[in-house]
Amino acid sequence: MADEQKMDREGLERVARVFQAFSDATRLAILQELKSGPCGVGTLVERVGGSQGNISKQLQVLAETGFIRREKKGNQVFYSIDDPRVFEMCNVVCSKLTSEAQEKAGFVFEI
Amino acid sequence: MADEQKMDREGLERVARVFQAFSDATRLAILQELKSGPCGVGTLVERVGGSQGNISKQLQVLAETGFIRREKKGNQVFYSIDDPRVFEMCNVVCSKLTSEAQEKAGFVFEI
DNA sequence: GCTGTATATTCGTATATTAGAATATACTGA
DNA sequence: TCAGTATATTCTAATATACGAATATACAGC
Repeated sequence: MADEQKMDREGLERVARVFQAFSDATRLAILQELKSGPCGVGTLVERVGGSQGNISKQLQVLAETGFIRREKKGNQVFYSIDDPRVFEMCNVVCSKLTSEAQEKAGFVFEI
Repeated sequence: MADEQKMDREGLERVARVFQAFSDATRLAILQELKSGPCGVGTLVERVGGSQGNISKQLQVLAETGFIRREKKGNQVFYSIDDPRVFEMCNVVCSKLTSEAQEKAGFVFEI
C-alpha cells in the first residue's frame, strides 16, 4: 500500500519541519481561527492575542508548510486553509488525547 | 461534524506537544523503523545511529505521545507502534511535500 | 552476591525557538 | 508627495532542545 521504502535523513528533516510548524500553541490557535474562514493579520492579532510582529512571523511559519495560503488584497494580507487535511491531523491527535484522558480516568474497560 | 468549539490554550499546548514529538528527524527515523514491527532499544541504536542515551531519550518522547508503546521483556525494552494513525499523519505530510515538489518542478497544470 | 548486558538518567554545551519592542516596508487615498 | 494603515523584519533576551559522554539503574545467569 504505502511506500515501504525508507526515507533518507533529508526527507525526514523536511517532514519534521512540517510537524514543527504545528508544534506551537500560538500557531495552532491561528489554525483554529482560520478554520472559520480566511482572515487578515490584524484580525488574527485581535483574536489570538500577542504582538502583531509575532503573529505575522507565525503565519509565515504556517504558510511555509504549504497547508496555509497567503493572499494579498490591496493593503491587507489574508491567510486561509489551503489543505484541510491539516485538521485531519489535528483530529487524530485530539482523539488520541481524549482517549488517553478517558483511560486515565478509568472510563474504559479494555478486553 | 467535528467539534466546532474552540480549544483553550492548555488544550492547544497539549496538542502542540504531540506534534512536537514528531518534529525531529531522529524520532521520525525511529518511527520508520518501528513500522516494520516492535524493536528493542539496542537494535534501534544500530539502525538509526547516534548514542544509546539519545535514542533512549527520544523513545521516551515518542512514548509520551501515546502513539508508541513501551514494553519490558526481561532484560530488554521493546517499543512498538500502538496507534497506526501516526503513519496517516506522516503520509499526509509526505504527500503534501511531494505535490509541492511537483508544482515547483512545473509538473502540474492547475486549472 | 557478582558479572555482564540492556536501558535510563544526568550533565554540559551548542543550537534553535519564542516573544515583544522597535523599525522598516508596502500600499491606499488625498 | 504625504499621511495613515497594514504587514513584515530585525534585534535581543529568555527559554527549550538535541546530542554525546559519563554515570546510574535493572535484570539475567552463575
